[in-house]
This record gives sequence, structure tokens and C-alpha cells, in this order.
Amino acid sequence: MITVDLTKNQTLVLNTLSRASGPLSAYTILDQLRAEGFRAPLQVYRALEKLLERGLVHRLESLNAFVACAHDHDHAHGLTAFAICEKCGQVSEFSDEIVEGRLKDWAGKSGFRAAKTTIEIRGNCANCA
Amino acid sequence: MITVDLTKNQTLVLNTLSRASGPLSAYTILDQLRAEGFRAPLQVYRALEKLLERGLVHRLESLNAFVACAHDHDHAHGLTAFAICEKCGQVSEFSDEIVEGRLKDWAGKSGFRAAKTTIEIRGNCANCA
DNA sequence: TTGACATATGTAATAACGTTACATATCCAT
DNA sequence: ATGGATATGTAACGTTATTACATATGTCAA
Ligand SMILES: [Zn+2]
Ligand SMILES: [Zn+2]
Ligand SMILES: [Zn+2]
Ligand SMILES: [Zn+2]
Repeated sequence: MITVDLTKNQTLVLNTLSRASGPLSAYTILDQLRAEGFRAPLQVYRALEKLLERGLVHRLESLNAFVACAHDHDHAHGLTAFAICEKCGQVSEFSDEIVEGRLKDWAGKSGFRAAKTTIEIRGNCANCA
Repeated sequence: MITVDLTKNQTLVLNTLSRASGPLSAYTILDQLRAEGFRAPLQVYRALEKLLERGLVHRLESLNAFVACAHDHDHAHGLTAFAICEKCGQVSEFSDEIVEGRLKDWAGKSGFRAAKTTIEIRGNCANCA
């Protein structure tokens, strides 16, 4: 398994997300990286694009925000679901083969060719509920 | 079962979505309703808010867009999943009790209190694949 | 080494999506 | 009639994402 090095900007963005306790918007990342020389949103979006491709970062569609992958290595993701606490911002990442299978079954029966699936549960985590 | 009448603006927005062949953004709805006197985004967002509460409209988080509910009556929704064709824009709405149960199980084990769950499959429909 | 190509970066401007604030109107129950 | 709840009108603003164009850097083959 080959691992391509991250570029400078990709590394800065990934480190910012990894240090954060919850999801960050692209503009929050930008603000946190101004000290490192970032000046424009595109610098963040371009880095995010590559990090997303490699599965090192996930986009939370219901939040328009991004999180570092909870897994510590660059593994292939199956279908990943996210539980997002609306109080403390904590995000839990989990997979369920049965859910994945059922959605695959639906796609098979319907002739739908799935490219990307989003599962996001909004609510309150055990600590906050 | 009581049914509260929709207001004028709610009716206009719902009709616009019902006539559309796919999801519409709030600003597209606004543009289509300028002839009816709409002038500002808030007129659309306020109508959408009520329509979403009543389950007559759904928000597609991964698209920042809205669709009329595919069911012709104002029924209670279980967990609803959406399959969105990225080529023709067609949206299929379906439910799966097993998926719903598995996610509930995960929440139960984790102590997570779910408020709203989003499932969206992006890809190509049978006609477009 | 040089030129050609792909990839990465810098910057400004603009587009797209959503909310806050405040004023006015309408409906309905007392 | 009047007070409160709901709906509407309008402007201004805030947030999220993309387009366009220029510059820089790395790789590879001639
Ligand atoms: Zn992950
Ligand atoms: Zn929490
Ligand atoms: Zn529906
Ligand atoms: Zn299609």
C-alpha cells in the first residue's frame, strides 16, 4: 500500500481538523490558518477536496462542515454513519453492515447506481441527553 | 385528523415544488414566484419551514434543496431515505424498517437521543445509469 | 538542461444559500 | 374593540462555495 505525502496546505488543514473537538466549517478552518499564511477560502476547499478523496476527512452534509476521520489510518471506508450531538458538537462515526446491505438491496431492486451515501443522525449524545 | 389550511405563500411554494421534476433550491423557488409577487428569500424560507414541519416537503441536505413529499397525503413519516439521481435530478423516497431499527439499536446502545436522521444516496437512477 | 505537462498555490471577485431585524397586516378569541 | 398569535413585506447582512486567472513547483523525457 503506497501512501502519497500530503502537501503543506493539506497537512495544515488536516491538523486543524484533528485538533478540533468537533466539526469545523471551511471558513473556521480558514480563520485558524490565517497565522500560517492562509488568505482565501479556496486554499481550504482545495485541501479538503484531496483529503476527502483519500478518506482522511469527512463532510457532514447537514452541517456544511468537516471532521477528521475518527480512524487513525487511511483505511477504505465502507458506508459510514455519523451521529452528531447538537449540544456539544461531538461526532461519532460508525458502520453497520446490515444497513449497508439493505440500502444496497434497495439500489439493486431499483436499478439505482449509488455513488455516495450519506447517513447523519442529529440529536444529543449520552452526555448531553 | 385535522388539517390546517395552508397560507397563500405556503400554497405557492408547495405548488412550485409539486410541479417541479426534481429538487429546487430556495432561490430557484423565489425566482419562479417573482411573478406571484415574491421579492425576498425569507418569503420562501418561512413557507418551507412550515411545510417541512408538516412533512409536505423534505429538505435534501446534500443538495441544499427541497422536494415535495412523494406521498400524496399528509401522513406521518417514519425514517425516510432519498435516492437522488445526479444526472436527471429525479428523487426517489423510500423507507426501510430494518435500517430504521438498526440505527435505533445503535442509538440505544450508545445512549444517543436521535432527533432527526438523514439518509441520502447520490448516484444515477435506472434510466440514467 | 531544457521544455512540456501535471499538480499545487495565491488572490480577487462573484455566486449561492441562509438569517437577523424591524415594520405592517391579518386573524381570532375575549 | 382590543390584545395576542400568526403571517407577511422588505432591507441588510452573514455564511458557504465557486469561477477566473495568475504564478509556482515537481516530474519526466528529449
Ligand atoms: Zn472515517
Ligand atoms: Zn453532546
Ligand atoms: Zn415524504
Ligand atoms: Zn436519472
